Amino acid sequence: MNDTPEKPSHFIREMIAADLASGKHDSVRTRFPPEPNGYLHIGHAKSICLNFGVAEEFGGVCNLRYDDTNPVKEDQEYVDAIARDVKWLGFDWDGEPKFASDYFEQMYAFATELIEKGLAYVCTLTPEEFREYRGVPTRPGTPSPHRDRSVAENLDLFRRMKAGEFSDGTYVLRAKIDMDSPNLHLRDPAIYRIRHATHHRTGDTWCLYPIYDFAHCLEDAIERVTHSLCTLEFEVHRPLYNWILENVTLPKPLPEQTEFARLNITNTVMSKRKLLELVREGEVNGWDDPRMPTLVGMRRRGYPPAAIRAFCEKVGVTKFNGLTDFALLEFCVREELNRVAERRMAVLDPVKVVIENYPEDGEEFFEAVNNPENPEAGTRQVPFCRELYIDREDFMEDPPGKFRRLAPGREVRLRAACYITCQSVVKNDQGEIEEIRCVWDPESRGGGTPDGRKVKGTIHWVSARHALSAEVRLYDRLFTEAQPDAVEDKDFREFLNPESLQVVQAKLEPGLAGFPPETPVQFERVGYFTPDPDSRPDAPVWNRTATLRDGWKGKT
RNA sequence: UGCCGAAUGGUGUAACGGUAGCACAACGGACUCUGACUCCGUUUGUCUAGGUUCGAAUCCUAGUUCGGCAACCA
Repeated sequence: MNDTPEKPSHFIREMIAADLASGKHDSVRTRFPPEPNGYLHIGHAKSICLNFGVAEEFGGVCNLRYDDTNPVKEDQEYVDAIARDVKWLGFDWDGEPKFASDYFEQMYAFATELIEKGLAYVCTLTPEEFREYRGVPTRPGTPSPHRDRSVAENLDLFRRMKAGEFSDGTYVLRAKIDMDSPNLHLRDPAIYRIRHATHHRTGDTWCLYPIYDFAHCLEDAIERVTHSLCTLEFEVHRPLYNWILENVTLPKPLPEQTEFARLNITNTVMSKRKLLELVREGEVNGWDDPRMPTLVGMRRRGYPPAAIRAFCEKVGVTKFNGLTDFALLEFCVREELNRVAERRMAVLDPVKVVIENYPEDGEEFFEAVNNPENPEAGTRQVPFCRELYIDREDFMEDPPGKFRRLAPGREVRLRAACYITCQSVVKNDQGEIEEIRCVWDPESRGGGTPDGRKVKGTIHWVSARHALSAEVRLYDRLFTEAQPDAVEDKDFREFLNPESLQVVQAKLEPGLAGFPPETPVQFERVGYFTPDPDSRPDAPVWNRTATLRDGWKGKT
């Protein structure tokens, strides 16, 4: 995926380069390890781009590995969706997708090894007692009364845990490390717990499941991962990651964990839990709602994967937990779309224009360029007749000085067509403009005149007789607050933007019929749009991906 | 209050003891058959205080602020 020419370095690239140069590793293997308990979002995209990206850059590979160690939260639906999203983003994993559950047998053996070495024990403290004994950061913990059980007894108990003799929450296996450690994660952490639950892959084979800290490092080691990249909140887990690996029998070199800052973007939320709430409570129309920061949402909205990759590259990789402006994402989206999207014309807020000196039943076609950024995209024929639609905001009865569009007595160019001059307006009883009466200059066919006179503005239009009607969904940021989940004493839902979705009935040029979803199109002078899967042949629906930058914004 | 980590313009980043640069945003201008794109320009920054050094964003000391950690979640 080398679509960004300049790749600024960052500490992870430098670390890998150094590890290769020093001979610490002779190849690179990373992994992207999602838990299949929700849909992937733009934050995951950063991790995907990093893990797959650096592996590729250094001639290595990246595994897709599902961290499915908690059957009560995970589901096959998510497994499938995650694989689709990773591929859509443009990456491919090494071999088959991997699953933590593939290693349950090996992990059980490693746990047994720990017990045999006197480094793990079965504890029957209740969860409440467990917490009490652990203590708090400022006070050391108290050893569990079961800490010194014999190896034989631990082995027997652990076997019986696996055999299903005990109920959930009664017994756990704990690593025997240091109850006085200032790092809570080292105070004899639980590594196995009992869960009589059906796992989406192993079914009812197990009633005993490993906990993240025990499982994750072993998954990495089993797969011979060299660089295990994760987010900052796992920094304090690193000593435990290393302790486990150093205390069981494993081939060298061992994987090493390195942490980087997760991605935050303004005016959205990134936690899977909160996104799930929005879905469940009907605040959005599913995980793939185009307002969601999920990959499926962005895809439906029309964000090209290349734009998301470029964004992740621009955001960089550091240990600083920042907040990236949504405008940067939009910039990347526009930059890509400007290159690839074909141009068409569409009128979102139609008002009728009548060309008085054009024959009632006449019609003709004008040739329009499909993409000025890409001559190979060719041209198309756009029909023209006596009655047209233009956007209401392209006309003003009493325009301010810098207004360059249509107004009484003013001449403008119709994009790719001809010049028209406004003669008068027709209003209804409420004083609203119903019709704009114009005359055209037949000499201006093609967009210029023999006398070479200039017009101030060019506006887009659609032939009324030939126009397609369509529903167009206009999206805006989901939240009105930059950090909706970081405002004290406020629930993030209070900042939902009531105007995040507006639906309008638009008029489209006929050439816009039949595009499949995810086709990027620029409605000239308006924005980038893409067909929604809700479209039916007789009722097209378009999503606004992004507006065009507006250098005017109603200036006077 | 314990441990871990991080602080560079409005935002995100670069610098690896030697001219604080890039991108986004904002603002001005040029160009334009898209008020888009493109081009040019402007504004704004090294958390604080000491120290080392000819020279510090960078090294040292102390402080400040922010983030993370006390699920049998990941």
